[in-house]
Amino acid sequence: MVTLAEVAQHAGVSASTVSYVLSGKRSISATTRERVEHSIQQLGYHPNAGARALASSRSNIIALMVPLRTDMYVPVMMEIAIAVATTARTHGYDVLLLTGEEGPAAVRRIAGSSLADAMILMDVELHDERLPLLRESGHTAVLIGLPADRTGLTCVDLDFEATGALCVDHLAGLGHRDIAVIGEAAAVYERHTGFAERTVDGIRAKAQEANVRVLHRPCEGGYAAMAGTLARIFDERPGTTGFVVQNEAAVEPLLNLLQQQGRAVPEDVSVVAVCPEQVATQASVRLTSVAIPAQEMGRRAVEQVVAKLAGRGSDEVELLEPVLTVRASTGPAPS
Amino acid sequence: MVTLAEVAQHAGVSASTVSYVLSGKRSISATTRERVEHSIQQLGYHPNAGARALASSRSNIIALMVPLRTDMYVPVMMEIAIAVATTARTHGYDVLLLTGEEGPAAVRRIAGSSLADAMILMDVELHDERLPLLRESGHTAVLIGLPADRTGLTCVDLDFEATGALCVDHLAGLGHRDIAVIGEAAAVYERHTGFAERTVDGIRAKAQEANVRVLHRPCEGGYAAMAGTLARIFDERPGTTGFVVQNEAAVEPLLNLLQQQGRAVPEDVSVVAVCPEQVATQASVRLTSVAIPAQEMGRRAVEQVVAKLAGRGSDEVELLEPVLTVRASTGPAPS
DNA sequence: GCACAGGGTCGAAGCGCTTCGACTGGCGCC
DNA sequence: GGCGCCAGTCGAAGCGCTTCGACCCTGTGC
Repeated sequence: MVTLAEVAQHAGVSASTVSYVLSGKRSISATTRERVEHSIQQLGYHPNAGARALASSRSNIIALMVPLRTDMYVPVMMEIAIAVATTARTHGYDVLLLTGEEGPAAVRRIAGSSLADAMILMDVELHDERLPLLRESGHTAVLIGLPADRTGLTCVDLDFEATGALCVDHLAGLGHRDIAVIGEAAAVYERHTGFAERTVDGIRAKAQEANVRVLHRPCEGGYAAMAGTLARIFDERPGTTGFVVQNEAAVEPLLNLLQQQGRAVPEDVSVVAVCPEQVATQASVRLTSVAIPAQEMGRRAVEQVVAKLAGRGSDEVELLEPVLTVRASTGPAPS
Repeated sequence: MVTLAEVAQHAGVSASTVSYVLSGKRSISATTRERVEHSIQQLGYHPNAGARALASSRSNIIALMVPLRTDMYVPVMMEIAIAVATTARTHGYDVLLLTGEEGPAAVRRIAGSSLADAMILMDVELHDERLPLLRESGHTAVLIGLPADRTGLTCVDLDFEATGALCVDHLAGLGHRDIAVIGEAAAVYERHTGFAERTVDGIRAKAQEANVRVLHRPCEGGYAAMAGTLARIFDERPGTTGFVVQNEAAVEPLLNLLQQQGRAVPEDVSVVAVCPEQVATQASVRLTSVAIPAQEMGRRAVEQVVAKLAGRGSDEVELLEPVLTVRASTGPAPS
């Protein structure tokens, strides 16, 4: 491995000069800079990450804690993770992948070892165990999601309340009076994942305002579960004409079952989904949907982290505005 | 931050003794060990990762290069990544997430900076650009996938040839004589991704042996693409009674379209998929399938890496045996 | 009773980098 | 013409850890 000292020697300057060429923290004459850069090229020099981290107490690494839940919709997680990784690179950071497995202890480990300069937490619960540790450690962090108590925390998330409201608004505007919400798996509510509850809150509030009846039913992914849920919904509320689907894994089963039952979409029933654009456009019926801006969330989270590390931080909650796109799955309520 | 020296002072021993307690590289008396461990607890000491990396030239980090292709089936990638991360932790390693974005340069950067002790490459192409750099750098690495030239490389992958053969074997055994293969998106073949071609090779070889006709058609995910592909297949080979589906995103559209066309599964046509178990069991028809052992692949890759780092390495290709599970989507060919 | 082995501990020398203070020479300014 | 100033460079002191050789002490074998 080539070292800084070797580069310095090769260029006929001192080690510190090379370091300053690299960091730009002091002015260097053009000729010296060129000589040094030439030597770096020629020797194929790469700074040693460990040494750099030790001397500067900056690792240029951002830790990303992703849940390893199987009941979460994986593509969204992945999309966020990828967006985080690529955005981080454009700011000179690498990303360390931590799974939920290790639990809150991971926060302590990362903070304690200075392995990462900052952390991004995904799948934040309303009363997340990691948060006390995070506050206590004083490590800079950004959450993707919204906990109950966000004092001293920076959060990025889709405005799920507005999302729920938007869906109901759209259906109500089309004349639907009985709406069913196909929710996330029961386990998601049980551990009080913020986004699931907030969506339902938004739906409920808007429904009351618009004088619409709402039936909310958690639902696992897959056909069997969906079939049961659907049967019970129509049993309880035969007049249901509008569906809001929150669980992407339920979208296709729902459409399929409706079709089998002879209920046409959107003539007999309308369906609005909260899902990534790709799911909406590739479904068997092109879905009217509110997009989950996974990439945007990942990007913003990193940008917040970078800002905080640069001292330009803001302890703010950044809620992304939901956008509803009308496609082929919603229409006027049947009279 | 608490340092080694402070722990040493608190415990009344020298710094090196604390280090040896931590690493276990020299014998330490029970009483000393206890005193030191007690001090560590009490002070809340965590070794500094940078310093450790510098002094030991070991970062305890494994870099994972994941593709950021949108045409790959994401859940499998994610599952592998998660398995890699959790398995790595059990061996004391963390995982650095690198996206394909940076390209081959990432290999050079990681190898040069000693940021990671080893690398795991996913989505390896037949003639992957990263491989020459990898060989040249001498960095320890494991591939998930099989390149054309694997001299000096350790690879882990599902035996996709056997997988293809297994599918054909199953269908042929049920009396099917005309089989259609719903392949990956065309782009996947264009960049010569090993697994896609190997599956088809396996299918072709077995088909010839079993005297079965095969029609292979690449196919994007989604309904529109699938509808076109399906129409062309039945146009060309009206007698097709067996399907092998390689692209998970095509599974549900295929089942749905077959149903719409009045072709019953498995009475009229049989479908075998190559996909994760979850997809197979949650589909509208429980699918006979060969599982993609994503977790197992991630785990084995890490274990190979760990073995190599410990000097117990083997430059071997480890092919995982495919397993076909019969479910409800295949039956005897109609006479 | 002595030599020797070996378990247990310590001191010191780095690992490769950043960064601070200090030094030098040339420039503009009064 | 002397002063201060600043751009440009250097030397040295760490950052917190690992590891090697050296040392001491106790126990063992003859």
